[in-house]
Amino acid sequence: MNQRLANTSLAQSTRSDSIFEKLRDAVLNGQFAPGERLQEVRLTEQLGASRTPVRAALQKLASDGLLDYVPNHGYRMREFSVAEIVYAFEVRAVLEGLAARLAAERGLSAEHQTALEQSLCDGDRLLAAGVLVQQDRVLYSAINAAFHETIHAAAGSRMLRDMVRLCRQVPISSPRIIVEFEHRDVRRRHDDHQRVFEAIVGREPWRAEMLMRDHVIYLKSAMIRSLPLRGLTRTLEASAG
Amino acid sequence: MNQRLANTSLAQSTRSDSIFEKLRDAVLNGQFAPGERLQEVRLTEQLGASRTPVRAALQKLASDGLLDYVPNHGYRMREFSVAEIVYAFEVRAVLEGLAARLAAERGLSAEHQTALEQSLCDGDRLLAAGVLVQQDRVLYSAINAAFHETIHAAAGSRMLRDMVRLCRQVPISSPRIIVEFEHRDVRRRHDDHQRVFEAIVGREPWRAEMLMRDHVIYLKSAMIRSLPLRGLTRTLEASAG
DNA sequence: ATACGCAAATTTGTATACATTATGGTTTGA
DNA sequence: TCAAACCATAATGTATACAAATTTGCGTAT
Repeated sequence: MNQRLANTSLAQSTRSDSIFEKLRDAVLNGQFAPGERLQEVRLTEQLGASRTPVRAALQKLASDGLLDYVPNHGYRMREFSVAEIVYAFEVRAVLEGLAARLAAERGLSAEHQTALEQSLCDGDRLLAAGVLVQQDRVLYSAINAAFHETIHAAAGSRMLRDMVRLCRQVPISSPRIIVEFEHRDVRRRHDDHQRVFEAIVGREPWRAEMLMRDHVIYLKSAMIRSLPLRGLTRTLEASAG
Repeated sequence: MNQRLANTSLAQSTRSDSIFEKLRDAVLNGQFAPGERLQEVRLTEQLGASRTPVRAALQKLASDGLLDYVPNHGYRMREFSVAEIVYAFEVRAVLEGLAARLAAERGLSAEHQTALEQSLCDGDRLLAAGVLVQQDRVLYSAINAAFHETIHAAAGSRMLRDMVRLCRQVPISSPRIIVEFEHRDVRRRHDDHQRVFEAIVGREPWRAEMLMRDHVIYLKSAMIRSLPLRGLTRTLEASAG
């Protein structure tokens, strides 16, 4: 799960890592059909490396739940049913709810509080204009990711952080447009963030948990609403929220 | 996370697998000090295999969160603070609570209901005698594991099942005696199971979630109570519950 | 004495050859 | 015609040699 230590050290990257990232992007962008075999030699040719780092990357992807593995049979692209995608949101809801509760129980460090306030401030600025352009999407994604990740960090549990990460990289049935991006939708999510922040700062663990759970469940329903129209596969990593 | 498909197929085991299990047992039994390096060549000599399967096993252990990995620096035994162990129970509580809720929402299949009833029945029989001998511990462990795992299966989410598995193999600071095993403690846990079962069968999702969460939190406090006395490191896999 | 830098030794990363297992098509028998 | 066994092919599993990086220790200079 954790794979690399979030270490301070330099730890220069290896070939396995870059192959892993390339393969993960390919998987999340739907370049492999569900059930399709990922054969080592083929990938070796496509990616320009020997079998060793390719095998390592495949193993990591299987550990992340993106591929199925059977000994002596190799790796296959995993199928993600709609139900499993919905369940991923349910799992994420209870995990992020727990993170918010723990953050409220422990209290925020000065750095974490500043980071959260910054995220909220950035969101305010983005929404102030009254309209959102396509370009704002990636910007809000970053703001949103910063907000959530700060809370995960403030919760102080590595296991929790890693598990949320796993939830967030489940491929969802949807191409470019993950969730609605109308002004009122982003407004709603931003308000959710505001309330969660208030509950954490106010040291109200139960309220923080409940609000964060409800926030993620709202994202789930937004995802479901945007489902029937689209078909491809993409990740929601740093997109929904 | 998932690693192997819970496949029906035969899929005969490989050397990587047996090395992995040996290493995991060693790790969970505290044969490596926190922070200790696990060097490939040393393990190669001890385990009687080449570096390739040893590396694969180490990578899996890191994915399971038991080892730390830094590229070009290798693997180290991870440190588990008391806080992290406690958090693992908190994570497990919300996850198993979710599993119980989903099971209640979906309803139990005939097989799952029968399996749960069997577990409860077995527990009744074990408690009927009025006293528990040391030998009953492993028996109750099996009964308990069956009960919980059936609910995970009934929840129908592979991600959820895999994450609970990760929670349950966190090493906890405690050797043989994981949690209290007095008659009244087992009685309490058995009653919890009974109530969770009733809530699921009665299709009361919220109640099932709440009861299961509270059940696991009770296990957490039992673990904490039994902490100061002991020092070694062992897994709670299939032990607490 | 301490700090710096270089070089040897150790360790991890990668490529590749070989072993083992699965797969697919063909043949052979009923 | 069908089915089962068999062989050829191709895939995965393992061992090992080599490359690159890190670590260690020594030597030197300040």
